[in-house]
Amino acid sequence: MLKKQLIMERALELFARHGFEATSVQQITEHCGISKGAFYLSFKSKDELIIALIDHFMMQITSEIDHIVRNTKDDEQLLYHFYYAIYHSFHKHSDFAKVLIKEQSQTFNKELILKMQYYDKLTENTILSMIERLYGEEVKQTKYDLMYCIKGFMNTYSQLFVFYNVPLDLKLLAESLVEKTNLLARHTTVPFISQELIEIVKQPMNGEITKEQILEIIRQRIEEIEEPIEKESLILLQGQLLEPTLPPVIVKGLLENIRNHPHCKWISYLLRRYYNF
Amino acid sequence: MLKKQLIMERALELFARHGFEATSVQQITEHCGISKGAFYLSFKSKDELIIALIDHFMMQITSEIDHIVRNTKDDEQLLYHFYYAIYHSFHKHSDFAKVLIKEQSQTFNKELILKMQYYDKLTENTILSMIERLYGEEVKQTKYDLMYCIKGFMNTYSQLFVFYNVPLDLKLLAESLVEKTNLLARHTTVPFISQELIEIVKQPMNGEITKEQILEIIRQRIEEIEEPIEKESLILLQGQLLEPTLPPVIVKGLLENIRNHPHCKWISYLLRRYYNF
DNA sequence: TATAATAATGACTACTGGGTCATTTGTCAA
DNA sequence: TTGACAAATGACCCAGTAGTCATTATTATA
Repeated sequence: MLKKQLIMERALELFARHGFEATSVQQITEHCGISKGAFYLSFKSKDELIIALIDHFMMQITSEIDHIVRNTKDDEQLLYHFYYAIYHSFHKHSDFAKVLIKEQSQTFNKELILKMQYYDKLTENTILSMIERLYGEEVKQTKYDLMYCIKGFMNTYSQLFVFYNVPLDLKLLAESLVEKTNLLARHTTVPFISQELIEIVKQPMNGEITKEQILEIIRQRIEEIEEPIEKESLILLQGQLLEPTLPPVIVKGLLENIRNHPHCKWISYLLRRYYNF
Repeated sequence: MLKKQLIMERALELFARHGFEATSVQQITEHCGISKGAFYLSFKSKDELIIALIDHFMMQITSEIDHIVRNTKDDEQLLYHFYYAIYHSFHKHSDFAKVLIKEQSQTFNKELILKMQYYDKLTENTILSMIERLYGEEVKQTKYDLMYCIKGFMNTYSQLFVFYNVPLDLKLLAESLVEKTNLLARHTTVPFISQELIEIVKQPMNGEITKEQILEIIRQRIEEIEEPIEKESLILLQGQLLEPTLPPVIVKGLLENIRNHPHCKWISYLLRRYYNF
């Protein structure tokens, strides 16, 4: 399990620098100081590696953002926290962001494209729920358009730190985008992206995650996590999924226990959705 | 010369579908119905092909946009024409747009990256001049930020037709973005992209195009163009560059002569800049 | 210590892709 | 018809790739 992490870390560095296709397994193993065979003990293929990377980071980032949006009580602060969290994530995982932008919907395999669409959809939902909460009826006609603009701001401005190593003032950036978003939300009268267009565009979202899939992920995490509180909480949550006995408030508490562990954020996000918290 | 065009057209189709790296020279030649050797008679390498493609289309698009901005007299209409022209271009050359978005700053060679930065810079200049003309002093503090937003709108919304074959209402799209741009221009008070940041970010713009380079391009065009008016105009302009004898007004007329020929737009753009028209 | 089980190695295979070049085909003036 | 030149071909070369597997090293167990 440690070997797997080493490979992921070192490979990400190379992918960020040279791109996925242009990095050979040979180079990765050299960069890790292991043999080629050892690589294939951890990953069935090079593709499995990139999928693992994307899952790893997208889970973290997506659930992080969603958590911020759900837990910021002060509407006045919500947008600010949202933008700040996003750029903070991108900054923290700038190598990953580089890969993501470089490889953007690249040719690579079908599974990955679906995966990216899936995460994209999740982000869209989070943004939409934020918009509805902040502006309500006011943006009924323009909310999809607004969501698109917000995604646009995210992409456009993130290129700045991805490609130039300039120290950026994230607070100012967030503040600036809050103002822009508010302007667009309050005064836009000619939306381009309509509900209808969204319907046409969106692929049949490849199914919600099932209980079985959640259980599978929990099982994996239980094995790799050592911290006793998180581990025990996971075991209880596992039991709860198999046979519900605990009251919601306790489940919520258990989720709170694991929320901050870097390897549990995704599980906690999935369970929050599952239980509709 | 015809063979070259055939290859470019057919290759673009494949690149748009599968991406540049994933398309082999073999596949290209099969798709063209020619031999592998024949390919290398037209292009020294696969890289030379993609460079030719990018040059071909970026020249057209860049100069088209610049021309629109320079020649729309009615300020009220300027932004609309600008957005419309852009999306019209993207729509017309949607295969190229696909390649561009897919391959976005991809790993491929240094030369290409510089090339893209160059075209990007040109577009930025066009946008800036438009902003200054429309809003003047009003946006002194926010113009770079605004320029960045406009570029963001261009990118974000263009993904729509690139990835989904939905028939889009370009007029509505342009109208919608005009409103957004005006909103941001008139009410933004917290810019993020400052003059200073731009200075830091921009690489030393790899030199203006020299007179010799312009002459070289003219020479090429003279050979491949058959239409008498355009051809003769080019020859006169060539002479003028070597030894200036004609008054500006005539030069301007000659530029007008070639402006609409698809293979002359770039030349006309370069000369307009050269003579500061 | 001896034995079983597991982890790690790197030479090897099978294959692909960019690019070359001796050879063939086509063209046209003498 | 001939010979000279250009255009076009595709078998071939070679570098580099993902992935395999017999062998060796390491660790855990009895």
